[in-house]
Amino acid sequence: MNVANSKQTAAPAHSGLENYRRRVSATKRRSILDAARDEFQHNGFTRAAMAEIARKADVSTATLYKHFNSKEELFSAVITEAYERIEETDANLGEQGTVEEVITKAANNILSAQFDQGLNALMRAVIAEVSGQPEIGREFFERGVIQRQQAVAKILDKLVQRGLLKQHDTEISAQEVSGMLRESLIWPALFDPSFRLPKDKDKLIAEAVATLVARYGK
Amino acid sequence: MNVANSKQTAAPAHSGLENYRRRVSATKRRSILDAARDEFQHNGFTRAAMAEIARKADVSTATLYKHFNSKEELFSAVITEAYERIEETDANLGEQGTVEEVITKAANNILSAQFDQGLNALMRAVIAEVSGQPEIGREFFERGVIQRQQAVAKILDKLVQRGLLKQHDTEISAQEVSGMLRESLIWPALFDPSFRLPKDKDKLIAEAVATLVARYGK
Amino acid sequence: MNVANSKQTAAPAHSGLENYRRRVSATKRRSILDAARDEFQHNGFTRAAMAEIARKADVSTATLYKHFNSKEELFSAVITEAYERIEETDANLGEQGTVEEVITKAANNILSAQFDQGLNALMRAVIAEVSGQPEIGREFFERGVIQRQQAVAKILDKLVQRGLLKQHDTEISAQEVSGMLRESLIWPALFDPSFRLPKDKDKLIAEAVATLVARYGK
Amino acid sequence: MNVANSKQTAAPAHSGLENYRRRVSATKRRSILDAARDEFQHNGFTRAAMAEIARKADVSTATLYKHFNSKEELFSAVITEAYERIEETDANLGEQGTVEEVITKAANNILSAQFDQGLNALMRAVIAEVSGQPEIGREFFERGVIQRQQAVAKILDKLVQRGLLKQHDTEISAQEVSGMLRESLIWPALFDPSFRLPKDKDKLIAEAVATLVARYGK
DNA sequence: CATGAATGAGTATTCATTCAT
DNA sequence: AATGAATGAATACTCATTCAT
Repeated sequence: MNVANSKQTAAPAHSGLENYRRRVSATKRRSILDAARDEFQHNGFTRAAMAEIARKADVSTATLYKHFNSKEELFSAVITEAYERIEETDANLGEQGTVEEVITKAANNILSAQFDQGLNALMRAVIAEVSGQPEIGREFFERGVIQRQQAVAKILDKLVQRGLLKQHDTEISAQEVSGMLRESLIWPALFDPSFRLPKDKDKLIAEAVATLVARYGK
Repeated sequence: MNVANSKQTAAPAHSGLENYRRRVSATKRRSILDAARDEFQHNGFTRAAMAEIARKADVSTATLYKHFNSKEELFSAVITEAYERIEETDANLGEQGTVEEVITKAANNILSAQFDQGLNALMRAVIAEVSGQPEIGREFFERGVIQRQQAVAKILDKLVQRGLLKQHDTEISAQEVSGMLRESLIWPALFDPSFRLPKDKDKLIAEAVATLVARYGK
Repeated sequence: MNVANSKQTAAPAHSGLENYRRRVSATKRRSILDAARDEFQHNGFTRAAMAEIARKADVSTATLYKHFNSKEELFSAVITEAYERIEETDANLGEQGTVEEVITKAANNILSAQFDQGLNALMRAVIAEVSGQPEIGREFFERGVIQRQQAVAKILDKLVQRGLLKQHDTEISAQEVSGMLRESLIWPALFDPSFRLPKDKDKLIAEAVATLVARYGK
Repeated sequence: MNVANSKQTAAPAHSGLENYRRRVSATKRRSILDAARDEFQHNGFTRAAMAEIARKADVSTATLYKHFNSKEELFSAVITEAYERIEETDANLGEQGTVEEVITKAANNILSAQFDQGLNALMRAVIAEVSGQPEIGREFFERGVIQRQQAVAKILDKLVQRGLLKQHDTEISAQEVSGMLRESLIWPALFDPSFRLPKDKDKLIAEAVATLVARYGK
């Protein structure tokens, strides 16, 4: 089920005019999504106002509703786009470097996406909407959380292959290391919008790696 | 003057009238808190309606406001109460039993509060309000997260004292074990209201303990 | 409680007890009226709150309603009492002194009542209630304004008798001199609660007297 | 709609659509102001209800708030408009006619505004709000009282210039004549909503003029 | 296709008055 | 007689969504 299934633009006929229109439409859609993301990040779902999103996107509310049938749908589209961005990371991590180097790199990749791109704020917005739109929450979890853990598991697999860690269930170890880091570096951000990454974050990462290695190292 | 006097001298500390009123008042307060918890759990803070809470509690809105000056105050009272219930539990944990027994017990205490008493839903409600009212989030974090970790650290301290774990910074290990468990057992509940504790939760706890012991065991 | 109370006051026959009760009741009525006047002066009729009046008077709201059936009735009582105070002034003014001396004295009497006893604020409250309770407005005008003009007319009559002014319709001249003074000294207070009597008020009075004398002097 | 048309309608400053909207908007604003004036005159500021004003104006409350950001702003607009209507009247008064003719004319201008256009009721509404919102009172006083007196002073200046009155401080004489007339013709209306201009009002005006002339005439 | 004015249902909070003890 | 908790009706203001042009 794709909850982000918003209105599709009309079937393509290739006149110059229609191309122009499609271009204009795409531009507006783009600016609406940007404005919406901004609003949702700053105000959460409920307090974000459609009128304000329209204003920021420089379109009328009616145009906004031409592109997205409802506030929920718009939110869903913003979220979908957000985890599309997430999925682009850590392609071939783990193939070289020590365990600590690899995991530190992976952790920093995730953390920078989380903090610099405003994912924390979006995550709060999603959680806020869980009771109203459970599918969004589940989909976000599936794509934004599980997939990421699987990516971490893959990295750990590579470390196992390279003989740096012993054979074990990397799904569990991935959860464990993710959890240890999330606890101190992401969890606080859920409750405090002004929370920033602490200066000693690399030390915290090193500690988690040490614990991981104590259990799974060779 | 005379009247005030008679009130002080003649009236016993707890007249029948005052007792009656106190009783009624306490009853109403109780039903308001129950109704409010229910509403906040189901609808979050913003969408919960004071009128509906009053209806569920079978009082007028004005009575509701006699007991709690604002929606925020009511919400805060609900949260506070939820935590008071927990804090009574793991009082003298850690003084006997193996590491695994102790931590399994502590974990189950926390988990039952989260799931059986609806704390997950309240947590979502709090997170939903963070962008609009940051104080609520910070207060909850202080009480619900930090204090909890300190409780875990104290338990670990006892295990160290008993010689079951080696000397180490228990603040960090408390974070680590909390994080490992939260990752698989609480984090999903944030995004999926129908998430229930998995059947193999004790195995997950055991894994986390094993990792902890690998690093900090003697 | 009530029993202990009556034992203390030792009421053998009903006369003593009733006296006591009447005294208490009168005291309460007095403090209610004082509190109400204060509230109405500061907040006007609509914004004045019965609960606050009760609090200031140190009685319960129920007691308050035992004495006055409604907010309107209480207001009416406050106003009635206010112009009873007004009517007590300028008994035998005009029998000696120059025209200017006499009128300056009379004017200052009125002005001090108006400003020092908070009549301006009560006047605003009355005017505010005119659309809701026209009788109060009319009665206040009758007793507070007309009677005062008649008092002024009497004073002018005495001046005529003493040969300081020529024969004329003193009802009209009383209106004229009242109006001239009210214009600059009372009218502004209707619109500005912080308005205070100007330092040159005696000059303004002198001007009005000069105009009066120009027309009606001998 | 054809291609050329749609391109054109995107750009022009005053399309038919905009004209239409301007027209509709102006109409609604007009009916809102009328409804609001009516409500404020009958119920005063506090008791007037925005919902009722909207109903009378045949618009939704939201539309009402599109035009005026708050109840205060709407009230202020009503007051301002009431005064704009008056200020257009006595433009070049005083350039011809006798003293009595000129002042009678000016007085009648003011009186018709007060009585026929319901300014008395608005004035009561303003006074009612003075204790709660002093700015409203001061603004009204500035516009409604001070400006009016200055207008009268200007008229008197012209009479001085024409040699009908002797040189004097017309600010004071303006206050005097205003006060004399207000006393008998406007002051009663503050306290009695059913007060109507008396039949002998022209005689009262004549008396005031006579007094004025006695002091300041040549 | 784009507009933005208009909608109406919804919300937190207040207050004069009553009622059970 | 006195209390003060409880009431319920009332109010200003907001916002997602629609509609006439």
